[in-house]
Amino acid sequence: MSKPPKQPSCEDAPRRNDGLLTTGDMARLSNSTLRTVRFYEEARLLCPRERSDGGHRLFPRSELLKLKLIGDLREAGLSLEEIREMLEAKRRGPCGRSASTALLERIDKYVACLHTRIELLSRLIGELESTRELIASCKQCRRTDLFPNECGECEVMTDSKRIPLAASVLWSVEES
Amino acid sequence: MSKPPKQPSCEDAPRRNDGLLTTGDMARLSNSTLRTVRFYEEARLLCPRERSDGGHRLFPRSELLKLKLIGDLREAGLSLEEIREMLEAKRRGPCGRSASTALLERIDKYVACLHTRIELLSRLIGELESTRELIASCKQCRRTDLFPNECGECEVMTDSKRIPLAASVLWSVEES
DNA sequence: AGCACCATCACGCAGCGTCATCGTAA
DNA sequence: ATTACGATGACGCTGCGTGATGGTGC
Repeated sequence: MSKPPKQPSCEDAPRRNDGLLTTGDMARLSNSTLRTVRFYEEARLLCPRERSDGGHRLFPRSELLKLKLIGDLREAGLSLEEIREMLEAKRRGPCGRSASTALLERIDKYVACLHTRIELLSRLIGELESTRELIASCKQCRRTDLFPNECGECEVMTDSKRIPLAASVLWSVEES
Repeated sequence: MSKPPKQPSCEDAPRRNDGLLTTGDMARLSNSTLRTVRFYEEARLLCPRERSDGGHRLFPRSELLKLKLIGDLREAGLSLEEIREMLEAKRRGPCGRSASTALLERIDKYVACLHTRIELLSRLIGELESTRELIASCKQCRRTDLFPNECGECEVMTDSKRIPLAASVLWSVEES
């Protein structure tokens, strides 16, 4: 949550002459960090094609795509374990048919989860917006007698048919 | 992600005769855990109205509502710190007007974040579903010559105009 | 007196952030 | 030789899960 607008990573490729990507390239082009790239390697999610003579990691292009996908899936709420299972689904199948079936099952499962999450987020947005509407009228509050603790008894609240959860928690403040 | 369908928590209130709720009541009625309730208290998000003679926490009803809201906001991706700020927004305002304004600002901010998240999730769903479509045809795969590593050269992939990121990472597997 | 419930440590885990120190790349 | 960049620890943080051990409620 609350991501500052970073956009220093342009889509083009600051690549070396051999076309391989350094850890820093991976981080910048995927909008992640050095630490994350190394952590994912340790977790066996990424794998550098080779190391330079000095020990620097060198990744092929395909690993950058993988890293981007991992980022998206993480933002969507999948754990690294769940992501790993998707990534490994193909090679665990003995043939195209079974591998495809296995992968499709996982995809379907997570698509369903994502839909559920969207529903939850939508509900929450609704809650917050109706709370917003209610409390907006308090910008002109004149009931200095009620303000901090008895707002629940103000007409603003009592006149409302349905008080959203967020409003009663964030504003009403009736301790009992 | 991947939540098993728990539904042992009925909406009614297994309440004591004094109407206060134990830690266990809080956990069950909010679909969380004892540990979480205690953790939130330690983090100054929840506060038991009192303790029994034996040291058991006793919460008022309002704390249960708060706990439920916290749960929703957590599932939506807010950090406890961000949640705390919302919860404290009201009492930090000297009067109704300023408190209202401050809270509305935060609400607007998070509503915007939630919209962003929904867009990301929607995009991902689109990616996964078009990947699904592509790979579905591999259920009848006969190219045993290509299968594990050269799927990228199969007609299934080469005939497709646009290959989604997820498909190229999860299926094509071209290492270079 | 019995049994479910609760409290208090204490350790563990995921998923990184953040130094500090030192070697590499061009 | 300079300057930016990368490698390798190691410790820290959030948000809890998971016991272990012992007291409480009824």
